[in-house]
Amino acid sequence: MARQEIRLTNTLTRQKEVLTPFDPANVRMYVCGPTVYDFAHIGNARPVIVFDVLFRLLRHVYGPDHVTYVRNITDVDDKINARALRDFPDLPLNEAIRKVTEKTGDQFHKDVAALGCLTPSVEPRATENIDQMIALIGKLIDQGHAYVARGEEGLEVLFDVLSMPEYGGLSNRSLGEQQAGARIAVEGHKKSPGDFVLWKQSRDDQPGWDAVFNLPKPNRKALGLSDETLTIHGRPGWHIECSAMSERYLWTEIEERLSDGALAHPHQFDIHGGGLDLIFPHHENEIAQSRCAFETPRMAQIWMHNGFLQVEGQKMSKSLGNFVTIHELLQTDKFGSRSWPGEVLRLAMLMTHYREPIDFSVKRLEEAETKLRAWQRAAENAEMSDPSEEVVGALADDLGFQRAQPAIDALARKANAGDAEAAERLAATLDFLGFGTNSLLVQIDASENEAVEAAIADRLAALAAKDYPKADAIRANLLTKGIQLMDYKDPATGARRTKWENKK
RNA sequence: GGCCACGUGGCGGAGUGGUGACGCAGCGGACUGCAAAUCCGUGUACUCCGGUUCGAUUCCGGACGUGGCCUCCA
Repeated sequence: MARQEIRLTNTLTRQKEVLTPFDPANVRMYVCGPTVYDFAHIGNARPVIVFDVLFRLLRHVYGPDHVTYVRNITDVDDKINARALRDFPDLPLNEAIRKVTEKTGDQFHKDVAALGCLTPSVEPRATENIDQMIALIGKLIDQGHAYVARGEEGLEVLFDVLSMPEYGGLSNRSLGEQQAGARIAVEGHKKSPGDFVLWKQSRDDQPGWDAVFNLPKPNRKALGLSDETLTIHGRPGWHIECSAMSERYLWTEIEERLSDGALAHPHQFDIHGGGLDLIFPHHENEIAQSRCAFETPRMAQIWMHNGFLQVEGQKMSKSLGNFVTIHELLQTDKFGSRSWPGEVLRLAMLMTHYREPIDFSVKRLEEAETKLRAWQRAAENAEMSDPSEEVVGALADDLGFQRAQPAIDALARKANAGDAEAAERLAATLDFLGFGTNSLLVQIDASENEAVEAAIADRLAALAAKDYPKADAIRANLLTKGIQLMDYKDPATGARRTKWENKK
């Protein structure tokens, strides 16, 4: 059987392209993950969900063991330092930082698991890859793509954007344009205004690692130093971590397993993703670092970017009071006066194509819940066969989930009409998409379950005695606990039966 | 100012050079003792202005509007 062709919009070319992995036995994807300094908000959830869908699609098409998905955790950042000093002023800095990043990281993992997202193949932490970053920076200095300068807060290693003529290719800005735009403050120590930090010296109250760099002669002269090497106790700039970690986990560590097709394109991988805002400068800079360090014509084949979301028609911001975290949606009644199941948040996110803006609203969540509930009802108790090919096909066309909805609705309709095969396909499809097959319907523990069944039996007895007031009272009472009863006829005997679902 | 997206009915969202998908909500009906679920039926739209065309929501141009980036912000 021919493999499903996957087409994705590539920001590099602004076109939909057929995905042609260097090595179909090792499809490799890197997505920029969270900086762990605070609860993730609902905007942060979008790339996580979008690229989880892509991960699932890739696993489906290429096989679960043939996809490597790397999503980093940024655990060194000045925002983290600030948070550590604020929240744990009495602890030693490193300990305080560790507390912040562990706590926030754990919360992030709980949040995205509730959103139905699979764990990536590797989730490297920046702090576990400092050596790799230092090596990469050293390489860039040695090759003449980076230099050491004295900035306002100490020594800095800067990337020299003029050393890369193709800089700006992803975001479609030429260096000339950027220099013409007067918005970039010209910092005197930079050779060129667009130069960005690779490594910066740390004070005692900032996290730091000792890095030894060679100092080329001209650079020595500029700094007024005589040693051939320079040790800078410092910390990495933001961009370098992704270059270092993608190289390590998508190339170095798996190189021996890669096929000739991949080996013919060393240091390159298939897909790199993230939010729209990362195109410039973050991804542009990653490309500059990786391509220059490894002397490659590209870093990744396909660059994908998800759109932003607004909340109830407005930009989400703390000052507007519409800032909402994943945690709050899942666990509190802050948004729409109730909490929301993770699967509902997931569907609400996927209803709109990943590149389009989303207006995240209560109305949207309500619609998503109605939809998902109906799908799960139709799939309930069915075995799983294979996911719908129409749905897979819609996803394969640039993750067009919204085009798959009619196909899912059709399966649900057939399942409701008694088509067991459709029900099995629907169950498999919902599972494939990460929605679960009955998570919205039953969410109570066993002891409670017994009480519900007993109440149902009482009600059926009351009904048999035509005691409708009593039967209705039982039903109403259960409803206050979130248990919705639904009567139906036994298809064989015609007798009245009752099932229920949880509406909480 | 530069670059990049996007504007379809109350909402979500397909799609097409010519008989207005689909879904949610609403309304009507069937079923039910009544509900719930399910099923059937049903109305309203292509931001504006030009142009091309026998004919444009669809192609071209312009305007307006919304959002993103241009100082490490998803």
